[in-house]
Amino acid sequence: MVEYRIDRGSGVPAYVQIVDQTERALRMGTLKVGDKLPTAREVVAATAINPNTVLRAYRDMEQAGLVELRRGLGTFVTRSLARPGAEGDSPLRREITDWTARARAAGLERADVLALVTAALDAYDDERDTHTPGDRERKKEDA
Amino acid sequence: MVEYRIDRGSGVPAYVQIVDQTERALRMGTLKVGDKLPTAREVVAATAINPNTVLRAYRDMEQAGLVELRRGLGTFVTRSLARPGAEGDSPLRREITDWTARARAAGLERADVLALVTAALDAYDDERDTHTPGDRERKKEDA
Amino acid sequence: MVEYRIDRGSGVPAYVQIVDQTERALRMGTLKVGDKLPTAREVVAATAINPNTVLRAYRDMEQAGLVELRRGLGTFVTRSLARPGAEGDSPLRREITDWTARARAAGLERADVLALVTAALDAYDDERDTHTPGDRERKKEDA
Amino acid sequence: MVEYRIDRGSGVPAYVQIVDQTERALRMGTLKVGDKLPTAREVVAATAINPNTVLRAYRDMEQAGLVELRRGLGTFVTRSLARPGAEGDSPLRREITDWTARARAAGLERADVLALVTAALDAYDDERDTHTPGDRERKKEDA
DNA sequence: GTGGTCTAGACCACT
DNA sequence: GTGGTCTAGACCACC
Repeated sequence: MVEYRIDRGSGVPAYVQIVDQTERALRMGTLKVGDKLPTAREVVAATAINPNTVLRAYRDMEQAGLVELRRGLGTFVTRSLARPGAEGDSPLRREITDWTARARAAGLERADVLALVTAALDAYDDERDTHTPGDRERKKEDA
Repeated sequence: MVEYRIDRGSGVPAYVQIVDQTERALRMGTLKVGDKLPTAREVVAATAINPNTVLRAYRDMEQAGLVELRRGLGTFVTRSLARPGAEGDSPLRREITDWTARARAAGLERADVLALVTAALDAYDDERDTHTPGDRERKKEDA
Repeated sequence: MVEYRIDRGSGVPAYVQIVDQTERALRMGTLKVGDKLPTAREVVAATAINPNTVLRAYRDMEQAGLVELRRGLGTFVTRSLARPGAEGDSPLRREITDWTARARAAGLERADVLALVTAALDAYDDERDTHTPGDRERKKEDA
Repeated sequence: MVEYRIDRGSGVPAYVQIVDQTERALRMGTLKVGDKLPTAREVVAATAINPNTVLRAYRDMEQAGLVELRRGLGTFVTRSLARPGAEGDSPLRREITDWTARARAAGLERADVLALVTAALDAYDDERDTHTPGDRERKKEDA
């Protein structure tokens, strides 16, 4: 079962945080097709945000084709975002888990780690853009 | 010079994106004390957002003690967030750059990479929480 | 400018009525790409429904790719649903206008007219289904 | 025998769709006084909605005086909504059947056809409103 | 002054 | 007891 953690005061709307965290769980395979999301009530109990806000997030994901809201039953995953290469026992995953642990142990904060990865992603994209001419764009997921 | 990229439609307020990206540059050392941020005019030209929105972000960072607005001159960095271990030639940085490139080359999207790192960070924190009792909290930067 | 008419008590959610009426205007060419929808405030003034309900409808249409909400500016049509054959001076349109007038003059109510057309649509679909075997389905727009 | 088709996802409550479709059949004469509606069980089998929802619709129609629920026997039509002019062999009906077929053959979708008719109805009402002063109102059946 | 988020709470639809 | 609509009103982001 997913557990949402809402950071009030991050400036990021609560419903966006729910959507992002759900998508992340889908990408990681933590959430699979058919799985049930926590009910709005459960999320409310766990996070102290308003039921309407939770439903807003669920509705958005429904329109995005990720989940299905069934009245009287709950909300269920209808599409997977899982990627080969991101499984729990993949080499890439073992490596990043190890690297992250070392980075944290070296005194880097969560934000530092994410900044490093973002910089690495940007570097990779810029590298590719340079070699393959075309319109240079970085895809969302930035903020 | 930092280059802001605003993702309209990410749901994240534009001024938050500016602050986040600036902080990231500070953590990475891309931006150092004394450096000048782009003028509102320049940001507007590059991103098509309203000057007031840029100024709002700069004012927020001034209040956070990160930058100083000198009227007629520009906005200047007053504090560093750089971390030892995150320098451009540090081993951690070389490793993550390499790993990211391999992950992307393996077909993972930007979002997948960030999801993997976030999961690794969560795993690390949970691990520590288990061994060292205390209030279990994950700090912002999550959404 | 579109003018929404909300039938409270029809059982159909107000935001659905707004979406339906907007789509209808798009199909008829009454609303064209670039046109501005009435502001939420204007709709509120004209229909006595809550601003949030209007915004809910506009947001839904934005996600459907029909309109774009620009903060501080308004809501604008981004996609046309106009169909060749449905223009104001097309033969089909002249014919239906004439037929409808005669039906109404003959004492049929609005609901009768719509029932007749729906029956005719059903008959047409059933006819086709009979001749071309396959899964028999009637598309939405039914309720 | 009527055959209900429920469009989940149209936003219109299922029980409203049942009532609407029944009324339409009454107006068209497809359903006559004394006719038996399908049992809740049959509707459930055909539409995969909950029996309670069907009963809710039947009860609403009973209160509206359209049908009578006889326990153990079924639900029966008690009132006609048929209109002279809408019979199966009336000229108006032949004309609209023909027109609809041509409209569909010309590439118009079901929704386009309904939009055209609605526009024609609106035009007719507006015309009359202009010539005969009074409160200008469009009756339900709109959404 | 535009759209946008969130809250609170009432009532409804559906299983 | 699930999700769903709507209202009212406060406050925010953006132009």
